[in-house]
Amino acid sequence: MSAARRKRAHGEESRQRILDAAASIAGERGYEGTSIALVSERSRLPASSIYWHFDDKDQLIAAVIERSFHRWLEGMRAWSPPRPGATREELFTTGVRRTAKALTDAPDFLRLGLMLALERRPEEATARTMFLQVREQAYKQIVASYEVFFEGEIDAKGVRSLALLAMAAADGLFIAHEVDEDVDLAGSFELLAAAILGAAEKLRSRRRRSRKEKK
Amino acid sequence: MSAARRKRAHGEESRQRILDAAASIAGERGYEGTSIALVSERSRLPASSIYWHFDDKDQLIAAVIERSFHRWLEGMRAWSPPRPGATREELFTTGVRRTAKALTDAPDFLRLGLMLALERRPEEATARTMFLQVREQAYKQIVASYEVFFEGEIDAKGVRSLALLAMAAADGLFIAHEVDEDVDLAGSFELLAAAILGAAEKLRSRRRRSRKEKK
DNA sequence: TTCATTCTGGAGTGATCGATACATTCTTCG
DNA sequence: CGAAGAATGTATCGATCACTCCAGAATGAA
Repeated sequence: MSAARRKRAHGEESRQRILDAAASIAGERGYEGTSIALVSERSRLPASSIYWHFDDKDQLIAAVIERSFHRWLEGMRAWSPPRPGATREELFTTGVRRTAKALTDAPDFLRLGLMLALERRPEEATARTMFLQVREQAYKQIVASYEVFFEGEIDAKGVRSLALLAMAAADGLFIAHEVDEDVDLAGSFELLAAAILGAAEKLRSRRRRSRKEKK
Repeated sequence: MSAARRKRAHGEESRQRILDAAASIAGERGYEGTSIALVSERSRLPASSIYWHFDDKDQLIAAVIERSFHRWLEGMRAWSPPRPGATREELFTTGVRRTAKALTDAPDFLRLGLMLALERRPEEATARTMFLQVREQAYKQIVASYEVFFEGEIDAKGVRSLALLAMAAADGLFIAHEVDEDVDLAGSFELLAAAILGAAEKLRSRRRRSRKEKK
């Protein structure tokens, strides 16, 4: 009874159809612009089906965010192992490049998420909170990889600053690409890698200085 | 008749009240979330007055963007002259710092603008177009100042890449600050300045290399 | 077949949306 | 004053909003 409960009717398929429709519409028009009538039309399912699968509009959008993020994470994890003879800089650049690809492969996720993040409606939407949590996870992941990469050279606070700057720049480059498709995203991320390493160099030298002063 | 046409009734004052209300609401809730009824309530003017001053909702938001941008530009132009003994890096950092201040002084402008920029509704809203034009202006201004700063060291294409990266990173840091007020915006922009200079260094060395190759 | 459960179809709720019509008040100028 | 235009107040339009009700089709278990 519970084991064979999987493929009952069109349940799961319909749910996905609704999420697909909601994701594409929300990516185009934002939270308020995503009307149930539109989602119903594009998914070719009546409004009652939408409300059978989801409690309300808020939770529908939250579900969209959650699914998009998991897909994005999968894309991130499917990374090729680093080349054996790679230099430090190449290793770093590869990481940045992977992030760039993951972003462009799932643009709806970040586009909708950033739109939600920028909104400041009094009644904090669940969808927004969901995105912020998910974003926090991504941030921690960057911090963790930076901690390994700059181990013993930059302190924890500096690493967090670098990670924040990297994530912010990635967001901004993504937006620039969304606004103008002619923007060379790959090249920009390449330059971003150099920029981050440049900032890291400054943090390194600052640390060296402060150590000398301690002596 | 035309000279004394200034303070006719409450005309101009009402127009500004409407723009104030629309700006704050649109900054909170985005384009679709900005309802005439809300603007009417917060400006304490009836809907008919709003439609007397503006053709429709689209043009109202466009007017909000335009006014915000002009205020932002004023804040940017009011810069103190550079210190006499400033080094190259200090000069550059001062410029970046000024940009940061201008952003935090007029947050509604960029917040609403980025929300509009991320939207992709089929019927391209006038307000969005207005922001993109205004943003193009800002971009050209950055390019112009970078051209002076990196004169003879980095070619035109490299300068444009740098400017794009700088603007994108500024957008991203702004968003990070909007999402989490604890983010140290000033410090982040300081680090951004170092990052940009680091990226510039890479572009410089690349140019040197290609020049050698030409020989 | 019978029964329970899952899911859909379609009509319909009151509230709110952007926008308008039009009378009325306010301000300035002759 | 009185005419003309600027601006507001009231009241309302049809469309669309998020959401609900409920009958019944589809499906799996017994």
